[in-house]
Amino acid sequence: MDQLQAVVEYFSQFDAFAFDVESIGPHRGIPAQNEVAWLSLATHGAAVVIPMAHPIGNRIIGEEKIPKTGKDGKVRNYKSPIWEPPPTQLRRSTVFGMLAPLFKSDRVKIAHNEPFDLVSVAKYLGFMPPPPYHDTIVSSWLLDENRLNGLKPRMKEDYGLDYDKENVGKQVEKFALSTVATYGRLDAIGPWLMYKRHRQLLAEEGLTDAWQLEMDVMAVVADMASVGAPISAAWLQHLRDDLSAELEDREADVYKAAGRILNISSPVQKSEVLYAPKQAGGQGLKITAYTPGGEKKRRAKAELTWADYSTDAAALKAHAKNPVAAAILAYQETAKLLSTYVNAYLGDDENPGLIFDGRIYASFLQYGTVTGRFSSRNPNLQNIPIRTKAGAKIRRSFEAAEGWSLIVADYSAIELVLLAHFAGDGLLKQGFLNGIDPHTVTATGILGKSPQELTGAERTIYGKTVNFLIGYGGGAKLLAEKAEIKLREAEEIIKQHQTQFPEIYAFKSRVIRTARNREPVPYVKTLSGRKRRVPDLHSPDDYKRFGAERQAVNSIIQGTAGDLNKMSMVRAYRGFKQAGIHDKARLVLTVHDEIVAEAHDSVLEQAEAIVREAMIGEEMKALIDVPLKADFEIVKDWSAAKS
DNA sequence: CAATAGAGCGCT
DNA sequence: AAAGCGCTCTATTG
Repeated sequence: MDQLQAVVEYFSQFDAFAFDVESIGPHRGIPAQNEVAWLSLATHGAAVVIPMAHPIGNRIIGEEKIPKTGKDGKVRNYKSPIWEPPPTQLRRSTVFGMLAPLFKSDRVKIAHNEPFDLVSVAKYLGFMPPPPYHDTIVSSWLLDENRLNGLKPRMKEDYGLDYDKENVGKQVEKFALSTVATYGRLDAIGPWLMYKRHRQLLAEEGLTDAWQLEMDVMAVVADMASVGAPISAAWLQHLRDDLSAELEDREADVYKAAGRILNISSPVQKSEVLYAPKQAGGQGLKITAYTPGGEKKRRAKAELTWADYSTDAAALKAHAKNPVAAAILAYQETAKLLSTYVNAYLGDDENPGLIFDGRIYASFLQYGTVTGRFSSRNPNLQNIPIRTKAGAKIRRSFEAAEGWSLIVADYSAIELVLLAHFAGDGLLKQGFLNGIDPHTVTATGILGKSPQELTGAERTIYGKTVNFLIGYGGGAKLLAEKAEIKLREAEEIIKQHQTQFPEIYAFKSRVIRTARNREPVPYVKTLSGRKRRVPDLHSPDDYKRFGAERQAVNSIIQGTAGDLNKMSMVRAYRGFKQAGIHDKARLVLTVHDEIVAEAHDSVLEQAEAIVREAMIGEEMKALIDVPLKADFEIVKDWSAAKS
């Protein structure tokens, strides 16, 4: 207690401190649900570590054998050390009670992957520590998005300190108290050192605005991590029953059609069944595509095996009339949905699942991509199915609680809007200004028709597919494949596009030239000033250099869309707070150009207006030379939003 | 046994 | 000359 009091007094002298938690328990990776066993702190001239719930001491006092049943059903005995009991430790309530003033203050709170630590401690503090923040994984990523920005690799590369060869942090409860003490303390020292270095580097690199946006959005990320997203376990359980039965049927269909048993999840076995000659018991199908590895081998004229022939959905669709291929396709759809979205969420005998009292707590990583978009993991809520009927049923499990609704908002054609913004005057921008949708503009431009003359199919092929392709820098071959047209026709379409939309191609060349001339490494910049470094713009290898050119152009567009998304999240979050409805309206997830919020029905319309203002208010519109548009829907479940 | 690579597939 | 992700499964390697 005396030491803790001294720590509080010492740390109170300074305007910034770094902190880190070590967590334990069955949900250690979920900050809203974990148990904090250790807290470490670092500031000028001091670093301390505070154990609160470490289960073992320092000495091994014996050994026991633990029987475990392996996959093959055999029981094996594993040796396991018996540790002395841990010393008496301070209670969490005591520690966080005494540290509360530090966390409540306006000191800069520093951590590596900070939302995790913020949410972990907020449970015990009883409040979310307020800004200012400094997340060193985000500063490290802004300074170089192409390197490993985890704490361990950064400490090793920047400070020559390789301190966690045993992976202590992965399961601290299995390591001696003193081992974890040393480890945990370094986990606070690292971010403290990085903070001091990165503050200056961010300014020198011209990243001040991008940094401000990131720290603003971090408060939203922490809020989302502590609140989670609403999900119906009951509906998922219903889906589990349905899909499990269906999977058995579809599995039987495959065996029946193939005339044999196989592991349908094994690409090698699939390949043999599909492509082996009929005499050998296969289907004798023609090989239409190779796996990425197989394609490499083929070019190198190396010997091919069954594993080198593609059995992906596109390859199977090329043989849709074959009963085995058709049965496998059907099986795979069900298998994917069941394993990834239903079983993983609900859990089983071995794993506890991901749903807690009607909520699911994913991590949204603001540093998760090289372009500036978010990524999502554990679980990934950015790839929830929607395309197929069965997929939409999965999405339906994201359902607002009784008395609440979801506000689903997404920017329309945001990447094309931004392409028009950056490319400037021309048909695409003019189309947006005249309120004509971009796919129609592209299709009519290429075909020389009026919008009235354009058929739906023409709009899809000459508009949507072409626009998609242009955004990513694709060529005629791919267009022919995707639009299911002749290569010659695809080449003609692209030629027409170049004639009708020269400003797009001028923009691309300008971007590449500007980026290439930057030192020491080529980079492009987004609206917020975020950088995407593209070293391969100087590569002598054509394949790599052209790839880098596509990345450079796409990164401006995709990264700026990411900026707008992050800005609108901050504006919505602040809007809810300022309206005093933050406990009745909150953001729950984001999918690149989409925001999903939940709101209590008593404040629903107010909350929707705030989200609208956040995404397409005048301040947002003023940033872009083309009218920003977004769609807003109020629904009970996510599958009901159709935009 | 754990870690890793590769194939495949869900999303924008 | 198709941009950006994360998860599950199999098969292989350490």
